[in-house]
This record gives sequence, structure tokens and C-alpha cells, in this order.
Amino acid sequence: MPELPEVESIKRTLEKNILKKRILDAKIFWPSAVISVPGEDFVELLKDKIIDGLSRRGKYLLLHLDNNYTLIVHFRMTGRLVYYKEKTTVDKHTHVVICLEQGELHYSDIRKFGRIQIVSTENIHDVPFLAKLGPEPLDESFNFILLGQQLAKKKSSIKAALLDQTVLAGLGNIYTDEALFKAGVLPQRNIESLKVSEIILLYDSICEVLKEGIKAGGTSFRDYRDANGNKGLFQESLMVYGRAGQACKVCGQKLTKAKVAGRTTVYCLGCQK
DNA sequence: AGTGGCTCCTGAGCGC
DNA sequence: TGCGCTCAGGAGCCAC
Repeated sequence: MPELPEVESIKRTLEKNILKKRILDAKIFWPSAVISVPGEDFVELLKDKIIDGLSRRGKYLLLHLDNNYTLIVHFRMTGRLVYYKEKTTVDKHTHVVICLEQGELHYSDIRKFGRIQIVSTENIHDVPFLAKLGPEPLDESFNFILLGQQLAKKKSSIKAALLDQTVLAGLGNIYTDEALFKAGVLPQRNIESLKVSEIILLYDSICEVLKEGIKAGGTSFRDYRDANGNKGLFQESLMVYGRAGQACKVCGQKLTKAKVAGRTTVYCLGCQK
């Protein structure tokens, strides 16, 4: 499930292959996967355009085209964007193929939650989900004071707040559980109960797990692949996510599993307070 | 404003 | 072997 480190890894592997390449055509196999500009044809907006740049905002990947349009890709659970040097056959989960002057870009998604949207670049800040996104945790301008201010807007559990993309952009279930473990904070804790020292620890932990995730090329728990079709390695470094019932790698205590903020959550009662 | 439930989807894993 | 069930979940939406 692509979160910030996975989308960043896709962006980095994609940059090497598709930057400055011209789009010749696009084929849509499952129309619900794409959202066009009202009154415009998705494929026509792509044809003959050059991919001028790539960026990432939270869990969204942005492909900037030279006609002042931007493709926004949200992978949700099982979305993939893979570059192939040669023409490649599609499978039943391939929803969009973007044909480049050299190679093809395949968008596939088993669970069909993801979407590719094209918007006019000048209106990009009006796109609701982008406009509402909270700060980028790895931006230089982000710090523990800003984290504290963002958290103070909420009155929920710390886990629910960290998953809220308007509080902070890019965290999903995996990195939230990992950051909370590293910070020694229980996911059910109410935000108001957090001490400044814990906010600082949380800030450091969020940055660390995200950076380690990027360094490892993301987490391939099940479906995630980068733009070259390769798995990430961070799943080998996970301390709690997916390890319910197993021994804590730090204290040896059996890890606890519970529903917090409607999500499966794993934590250590020995290490997290 | 918060939570919980529903929705969109498919595949894995399980019991029988 | 295969059926039916449960679970996984990002995020928008709605009811309470």
C-alpha cells in the first residue's frame, strides 16, 4: 500500500525512465480508473505531450506535462505504475497504458481503489484533496513545533490524527504504527495527553521511519512494486506492522493487535506508554 | 467535531 | 478440489 516512501521510490525510479519523453498515445482498459477535465477527453489531453517533470505531494504522484496539464496518480491500496522499455502485454489488472516514444507506462490496480486524474496545472491548487493536505513531513520547514500545532487541531487518538492527511501528508497504516513504536507512544493515547517531550520524540520517529523507508526502496508487504517492478526492502525492518503475536524485537514481549481509529494496529505494551 | 459504518474492490487464507 | 466466509484497507461520505 503505497505511502510516502513508496510513492517517493516510484517517483525516483520513474524519473530515470520517463523524464522528457513524449506521450504518443494512451489506452484505457477500465474507464473508472481515470478522471478527466470536465468536457475534455483524457486520452486527447495526453497525446503528443512531453513529461516535463515529476513531483510528489503526500501519497500523490504528479506528472507535469508540457501543455500545462498535470497527471495526478493516487495508488490507494494496490495501485502500481511500472515502466517497460518494450511493448508489454497487459493483464486483467492493467487499467491504463501510456505509450511513450520509447517504452510504455502501465498503470495497474488489483483492488481498483486508485485513480489517475488529469487537471489543468494552473487549477491544481483548487483540487480539493491536494488543497487540504497537511505539511510534508520531510520538508525542511517541518519541525516538532509545527507537528504539535497540527496535532492540536484534533481531539482524537494520536493514531487517528497521524492517519489524517490534513494533519500530516503521507503517513498510512504501516509508517504510523512504526513511528508510534519508535517514539514509545501508544496509538490510543489522546492528543491532549501528549507531553512536549513525546511530540519531539514522535517528530524524530516520523522523520526516521520515512527516511529509512525511502532508503530501503519502500515496504513490499504484499503488492507494492516500484516503477521498475521491483520490491522494496523495508518490510524486513518493520518492528510492529504485520507482527501481531510475535515477540517485540526490543523487549521480547508479545506484540498486541487491536483496532484503533478503525484500522488494524500493532503495538508493544512493554515499549509504548 | 468526533466516531462508526458503509462503499468501492479482489485475493489470500482459512475451515470444512 | 472447491465453496463460502472473513479480512486487508485509503478515503470520501453519511448518520448520530
